Amino acid sequence: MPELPEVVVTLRGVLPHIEGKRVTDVIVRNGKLRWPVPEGLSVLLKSKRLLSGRQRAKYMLFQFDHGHLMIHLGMSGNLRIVDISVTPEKHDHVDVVFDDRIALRFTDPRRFGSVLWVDDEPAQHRLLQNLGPEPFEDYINGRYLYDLSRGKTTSVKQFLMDNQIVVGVGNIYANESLFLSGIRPKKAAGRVSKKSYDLLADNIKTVLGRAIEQGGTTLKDFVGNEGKPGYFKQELYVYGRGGQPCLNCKDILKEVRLGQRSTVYCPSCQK
DNA sequence: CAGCGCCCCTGCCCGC
DNA sequence: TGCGGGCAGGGGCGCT
Repeated sequence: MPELPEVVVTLRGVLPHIEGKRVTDVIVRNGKLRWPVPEGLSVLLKSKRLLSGRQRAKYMLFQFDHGHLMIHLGMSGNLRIVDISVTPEKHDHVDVVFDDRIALRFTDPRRFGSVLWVDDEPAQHRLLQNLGPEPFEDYINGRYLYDLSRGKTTSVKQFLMDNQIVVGVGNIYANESLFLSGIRPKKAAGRVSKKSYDLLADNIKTVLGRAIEQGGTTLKDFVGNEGKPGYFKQELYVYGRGGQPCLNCKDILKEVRLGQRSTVYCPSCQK
């Protein structure tokens, strides 16, 4: 479900309901996530006030005066606000309960997501310290991508999805930005021209920005703000469209695997 | 060190 | 209808 737009949409949807409120309890029904949910999270958070929330890469950081609750949605994770009277279902693993009887409910069938506690500066955390910049930073441009890619033999798609280069670009948006930029996904990153990277940098921002505006991309069951699905699916050119005609030139879109991920491109439009 | 596969896990869809 | 195989929006880690 979540690439950066879905994380942003989720955070925006959830935050107004809980910001400034006190935690009364944390209920962990299944703590076996990507990383174990820390023991004693409830003791740690009880009666503490949630000060603010922000996003870093695909992580959500909920700030308290003594640290941050750090949540990652993995592949199938979802975070929403529920009234505590709503009976938890099979994959509702964690509830952070607030003083007005609402809960921040973490659901994740595949359990690739994580719910962690960070004592000190989040940027120093081992899972965050090696992350590259956010895609909307001004200095993420063609020059930046071009310079970092020199000499790299890995595909431009995998380069783009490398969190040390730029964060937040997952499989959907990598496919889409490469299509819009006319770049073939399997082309070696080090052999892509400066002009192409100029286009690519712009298109990454355009695609991610537009996806956020549209409330994310709902493939299966993602719901963001106010329970609404994401409408960006309607604007996908290639992702999930292998074998179908290119919306630009009608040629049949090809689907290949790159780094174990499905990769779709137009053999005519992408060189 | 860069690059590549594996793996964590459940659900769903497809073909036999 | 049942079952096996493959695939799914991520990413850390170990190996070459």
